[in-house]
Amino acid sequence: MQHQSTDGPLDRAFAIVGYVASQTRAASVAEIAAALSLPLPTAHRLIGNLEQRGLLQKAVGTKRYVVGNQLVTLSARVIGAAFRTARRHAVLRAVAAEIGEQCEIGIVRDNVVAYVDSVRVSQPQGLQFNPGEAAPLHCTSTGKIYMSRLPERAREKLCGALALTRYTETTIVDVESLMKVLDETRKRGWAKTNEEYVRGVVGCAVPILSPDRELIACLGVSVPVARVSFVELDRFIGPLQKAAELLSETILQADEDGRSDASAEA
Amino acid sequence: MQHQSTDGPLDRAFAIVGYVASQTRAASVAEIAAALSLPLPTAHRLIGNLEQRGLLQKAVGTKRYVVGNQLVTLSARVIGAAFRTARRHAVLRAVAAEIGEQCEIGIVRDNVVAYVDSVRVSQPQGLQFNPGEAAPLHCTSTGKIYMSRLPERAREKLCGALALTRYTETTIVDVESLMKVLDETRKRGWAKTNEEYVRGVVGCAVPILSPDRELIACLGVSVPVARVSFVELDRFIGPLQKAAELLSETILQADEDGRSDASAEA
DNA sequence: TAAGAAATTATCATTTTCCGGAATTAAAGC
DNA sequence: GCTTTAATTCCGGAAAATGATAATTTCTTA
Repeated sequence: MQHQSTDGPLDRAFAIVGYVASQTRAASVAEIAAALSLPLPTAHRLIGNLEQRGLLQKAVGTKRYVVGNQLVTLSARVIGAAFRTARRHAVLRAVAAEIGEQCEIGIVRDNVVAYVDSVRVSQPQGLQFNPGEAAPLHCTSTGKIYMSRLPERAREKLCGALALTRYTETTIVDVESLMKVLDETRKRGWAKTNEEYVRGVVGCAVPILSPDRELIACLGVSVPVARVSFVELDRFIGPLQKAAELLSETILQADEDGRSDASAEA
Repeated sequence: MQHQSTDGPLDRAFAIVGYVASQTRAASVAEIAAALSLPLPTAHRLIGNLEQRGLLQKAVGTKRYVVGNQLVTLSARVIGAAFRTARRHAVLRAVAAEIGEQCEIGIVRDNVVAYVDSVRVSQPQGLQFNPGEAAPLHCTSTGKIYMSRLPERAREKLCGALALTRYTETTIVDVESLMKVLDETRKRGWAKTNEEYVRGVVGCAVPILSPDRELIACLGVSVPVARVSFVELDRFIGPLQKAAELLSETILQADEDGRSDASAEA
């Protein structure tokens, strides 16, 4: 059953990590202990273990905990691996074929967009985001979606902190314009990019959401403006959204993927 | 990926998960066991545990393993939660870009310098302080700053207690010299290191202070002496101090970030 | 500044889990 | 169909995690 009161140490470790990851602010040991009904000394010991391994770390200057670097690195890999599985890759390939352009899945990590999977269709034109490559936030559709979904204050602060490097004439380099674009993006639910990173290449992206509406990754298209104009990009949004929904479903109930082994959630 | 086979069960669990996540294709038990040098029966048991918890699962119709749903869910949360450190990282990235060299944020814990975040610019030259690594106090700029700000008696005692290991010809290994350097450091407000830990690498650091002038962490640069000489380091101090001030603001307001609810459902 | 409250660390007998060689079973090769 | 090899399960000794209690430190508050 659901009570993890006396499960193994491993369950507790993951429960703690999960709790910290699900909080919007850094969590104190006491909070964690209370939330998971752990004895205080035990909580200290367990959290200490996790801290030593870099899975949790103290928020700088405080005693509260946030997710650690090791954990973030691992998580990025996991997300990448998850999207590379056959079924999900097939979805990606299908939408790429339907659209007829290069599609890619990207996540945000360390304030850059990292591409975890991509499918290119025949012509090696346009922008090739190969898995593992990274691009800045302010001039990619995925980056815009990510930023647009942050709480307002965090968004403002982040925009101020980012180095808004100019790559082309249309790169957005001032905070005000960027904030405005992000506002639109949030309302609209998807993002476009108009030759802001590479001249001659436009693109758009839609979010891939978890069951509880958290942003997991983005699904996007990059295409030479010679082939598809900035305004014409809109016609890709529909298919992309459909595919994104499919992808989030496979993330949700991949039970069909694996086998349905009784222990699933009973 | 290092695999210390005789660490705790938790390390093994994470090593396995990490291995699976880093593979392009589903991994068999034997592969995993071989890669992490685990006894075969042990690998089976551990992987079985992970499978029960939904952290790993068998790829459709095979006995090979891929990342499980629980793990993907957790990872998505972790990536989302990482925005808490996003601003800090963005500031760090910006100063690294300005300076053009590897920058890192370090704190002192248990009498060693632990690096909590770092940004490297392009070439993997110079010294890589990867988050999670630790270095001695007496031969790092961050360590010097920390010691220099201790009350005099505590400082003396600590210097006496430290094992002043010699790493290079210029490592400071006698207490008297060290005390003198610390004195200078305190007056000056920042620290330099002249190939004292790793030959061919020099560096400098400035303190990140709380509003009440308490030391929270240090912001530093590491650079190959071939590129920047020991004396030339001084030109980094200005930009570093500016960034440190920004960081101390950023870090302090960390709590308010998460304030606006996570479930912002638009 | 001092008294009090809360948080953190230390100790330790008990319980639980882990470990991996040996044995068993399934799969592959001939 | 039989042999060889790989995958899987068993199980008792070894190692650890556990959490009550208590001591210590740190933070609040008067």
